[in-house]
Amino acid sequence: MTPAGYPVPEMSEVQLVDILRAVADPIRLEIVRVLADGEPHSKHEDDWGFDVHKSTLSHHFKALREGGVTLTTVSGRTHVIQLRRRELDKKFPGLIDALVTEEPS
Amino acid sequence: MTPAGYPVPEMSEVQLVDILRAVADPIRLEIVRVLADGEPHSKHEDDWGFDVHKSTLSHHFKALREGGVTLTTVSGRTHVIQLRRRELDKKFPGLIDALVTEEPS
DNA sequence: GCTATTGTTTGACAGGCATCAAACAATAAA
DNA sequence: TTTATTGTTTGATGCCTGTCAAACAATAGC
Repeated sequence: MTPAGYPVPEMSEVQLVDILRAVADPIRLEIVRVLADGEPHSKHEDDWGFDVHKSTLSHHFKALREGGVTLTTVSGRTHVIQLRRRELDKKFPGLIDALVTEEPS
Repeated sequence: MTPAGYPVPEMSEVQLVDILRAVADPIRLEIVRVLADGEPHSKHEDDWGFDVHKSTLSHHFKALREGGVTLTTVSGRTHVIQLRRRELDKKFPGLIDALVTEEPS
């Protein structure tokens, strides 16, 4: 049994501009930076500390997933989100690195 | 005398998310990819071949400039646009490369 | 001085998007 | 079987954005 989740686009269908649109938002960019530690993260509001309503956060998670950036695994009540790092690095070499790299002053 | 141009934001004020918003559009991404040859390019409609009105193209050029991506030099009637490549590479290492790199199938 | 060229600007319009609030859904715990 | 937890979904709202068309602006050439 594969773990339950939400549908994601196949990486072969994902265009660079889709990724860029998904990531061109302060909150979603920050989410990606956190996910870049390689670990799965809960979607739970308190784990993120953004000053937005939980439905807004859910909307951002959906945008990332549908944009091809993330993958959601559901187990019980908790939803766990991860970066599709290996696939992204293969299809868009250096992109995630560039998004995560701390900018020089 | 420095060549006439349009105001651009200082790179120190430019945030990554500004660049991403500027580039998260099919036409503007394609413009950046063309400019990545390092050469200055005319803004003239026919040099680009996009199927949009010239005022729309002008709007995209403005978005790129205000987003910190490009630099415009005016000489006579012709406007010349270039990528702020050195500054961008310094502040956002690897980003432009990732945007320009041809995606594997 | 006219006229053509090369763009920008402004207005209008439709669609998309970030946000909140409220309702809903599914699971876990009591 | 209630109740609490962890989210999603569905309106509603206001703002932003991509587009075209038309008017404007500046320069070059006749």
